[in-house]
Amino acid sequence: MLYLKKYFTEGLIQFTILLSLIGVRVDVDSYLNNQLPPLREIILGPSSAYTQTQFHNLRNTLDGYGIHPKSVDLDHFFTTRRLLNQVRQLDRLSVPSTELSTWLVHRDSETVVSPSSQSSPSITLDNGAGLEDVNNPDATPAMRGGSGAPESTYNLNAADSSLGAVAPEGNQEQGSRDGNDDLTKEDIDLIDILWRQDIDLGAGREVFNYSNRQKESEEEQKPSPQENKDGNEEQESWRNGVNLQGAQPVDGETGESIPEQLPGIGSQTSLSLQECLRLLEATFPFGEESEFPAPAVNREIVSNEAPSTSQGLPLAPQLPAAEPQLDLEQQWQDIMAIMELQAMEVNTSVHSNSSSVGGTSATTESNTVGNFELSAGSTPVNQDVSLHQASLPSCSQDFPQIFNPQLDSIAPRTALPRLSSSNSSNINSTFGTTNLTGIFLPPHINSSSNNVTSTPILPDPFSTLLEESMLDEISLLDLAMEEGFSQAQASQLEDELDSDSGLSLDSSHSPASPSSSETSCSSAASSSSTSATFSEEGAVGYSTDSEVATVEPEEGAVGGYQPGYSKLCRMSYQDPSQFHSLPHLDSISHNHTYNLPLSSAFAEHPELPVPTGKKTVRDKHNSKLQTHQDLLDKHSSRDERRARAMKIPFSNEKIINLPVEEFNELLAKHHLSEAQLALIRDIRRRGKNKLAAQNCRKRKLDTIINLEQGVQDLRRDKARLLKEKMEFIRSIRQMKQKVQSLYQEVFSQLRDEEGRPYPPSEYSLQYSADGSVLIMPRCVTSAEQSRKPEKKQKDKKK
DNA sequence: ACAGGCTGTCATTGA
DNA sequence: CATCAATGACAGCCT
Repeated sequence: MLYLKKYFTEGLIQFTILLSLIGVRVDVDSYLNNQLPPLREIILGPSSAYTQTQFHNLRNTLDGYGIHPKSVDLDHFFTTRRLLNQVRQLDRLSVPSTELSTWLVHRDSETVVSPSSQSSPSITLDNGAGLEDVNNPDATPAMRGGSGAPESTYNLNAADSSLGAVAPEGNQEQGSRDGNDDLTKEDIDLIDILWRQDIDLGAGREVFNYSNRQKESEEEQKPSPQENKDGNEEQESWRNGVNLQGAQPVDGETGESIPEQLPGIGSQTSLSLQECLRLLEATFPFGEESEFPAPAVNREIVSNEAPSTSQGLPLAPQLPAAEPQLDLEQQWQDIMAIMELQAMEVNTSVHSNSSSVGGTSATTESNTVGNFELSAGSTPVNQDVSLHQASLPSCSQDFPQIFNPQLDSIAPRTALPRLSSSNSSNINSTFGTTNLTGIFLPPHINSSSNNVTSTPILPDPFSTLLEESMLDEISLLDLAMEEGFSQAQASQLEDELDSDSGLSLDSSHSPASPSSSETSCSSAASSSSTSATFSEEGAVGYSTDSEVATVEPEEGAVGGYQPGYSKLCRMSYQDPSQFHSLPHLDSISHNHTYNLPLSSAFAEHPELPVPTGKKTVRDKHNSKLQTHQDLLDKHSSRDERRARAMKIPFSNEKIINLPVEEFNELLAKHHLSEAQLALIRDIRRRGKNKLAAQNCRKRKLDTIINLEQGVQDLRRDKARLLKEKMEFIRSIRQMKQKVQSLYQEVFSQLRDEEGRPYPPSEYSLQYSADGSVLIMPRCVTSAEQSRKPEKKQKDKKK
């Protein structure tokens, strides 16, 4: 249950974030404040640098056990732990749109408002402010706080100043940028190359310096704006990262003139951490929480609030902000490498991003996105979609097939509205207007309702796809949760399954086998071995009787059903509670004269202590025999006690597990009273029924487990099929584009009798059943389509 | 105090 | 008919 709860909680958080991304407003903070540590804790995780180390918790965990708080290895431990968590998170499904939106912010702010704010992750926090500062110079932190999350608490003078520093250049560069919306692929490539050369030559420091940039934006609007346009985010990111990794007064490196802008070293460092956090967050999916907490983290760091200790939340995204600078540098290099690749990818694959998307729908999309972001997270600035290319690699780890195709296919068109759309209807609306039909047919043609070839092909594939993918995302999330659970319990489940295979329902063949785990767990029985004569057919290993626990382990190889996961251990360990739970022991006359083999050891030691039932703490210095006698008495089942009371001359195990013939012989051998016989038969019946019940429950559990496995398999199949579907749809879309281009080519070459081209608004090409292509007037009715054009235009077949 | 899970037991059924 | 496994239902106990 603990595992379940843990993973369920984790899953809840994921699901909540997912919901918020979809558009459902979820007040995560208020929720988490009650049960979970603050979001900043989720983001930061326990870090030695910025949070109060929870040594007690660490020691309680397996990872941190044994590390002294003052140990020199503590940082190493944290680093190791963080890396380990990251590795563990690799197999956990993360919500890719999380870092998407964060990253998008910068991009769109670039396109819409200011390239600088977009570009620098360090200012993304501010960039919310930066945007507003640009658009609304009167914007104050309070206003910013009103815009979204708890930003009212965000009192970052440094960030504000840096913001202010950035915002103007954002204006300037925006102006320069507006004229360059139409970037060709070559331009972007050139920009990228130049940008990387700048970085390699170290020229970025001067180039990106505020004054220089100002001049640059003013003077040379040709190459540098372009450069800034596409590579600006990377540049700024890079600069911030450099600043970050160093956390030194390398303002020239950052180009943001931080020393003047930032009032204090502490703030500078914190800002660097902000930048790093944001960048890493945007690039790597540190768990699903990354979107919300980022501002909170930054705020927390900057405001120098004493970091509250996390309250036991298992989520430990382990943001790299607090890690050693070497790690930061390393990670930053990784980030830059990834971003370069992404930039290349943007330049090559998504050739229409910077031009069409950025230019066409900047304002409206930003509005939509802004609304969405308000609901989704605290950062009020999320915008461009082209950026999510940048985060694809990280996403691809988890959703390689499902999301990439979709995003790729969506991005060039109306990606942003879709991503930011908060409900399915919105999705439908966006897709309905721009779906494959729109791709396939030019707008004027598409407007015609009686076009046979265009509309009916794929009614609304993207909407359904998106919805399905959403659902699938949820299901995958669920699957991830389940997988996480199964991971945590894998060994136990395996053990259980093994025990299942090893479980022999034939009592005569599966002797008494306490499972080895039970035996190992049993701390009570150590020396006094029960009668070896009955061990081979001894009681069910599952029995709580202490004598069972003392059976030789080698016989327990074929362990019986293990109830629960740690039930046996519990039952073995919690002797005192067992004592309490058996108050009726007092009434049992402990006559050890009977020949019960299991109690033969006691018969030799008549000095039996009267069971008090109050013994909560067993004195380990007492004689083992006495202890075991107590245990045997107190762990005996009712039937065993009854048997002892009735002086049954053989063990209950024998009674229960002997075959019928031997059992009858055994009864015949002894002269037993009717009461004794009745008791023996009851014992046998109950014992067998007990085994049967255990087996029955075991089967039930196995059935459930198998069903769960089947569900998981089906989900995987579904994910695979969805991936294939995406690929098919993508190929279909490409084919349709080809067809459309051919259509237009053919149509443009058509001439009427007088050599004039057919106006596309009045004519359209139709495919006849025999493969011929007809040109038909659009206004004709369908009936006319069938006759008139055929006669008239059949010669136009080409 | 309450809920939920686990376990043992009984009754029943079908082989 | 006796035996036994399987299973639903219930109660008691524990966490």
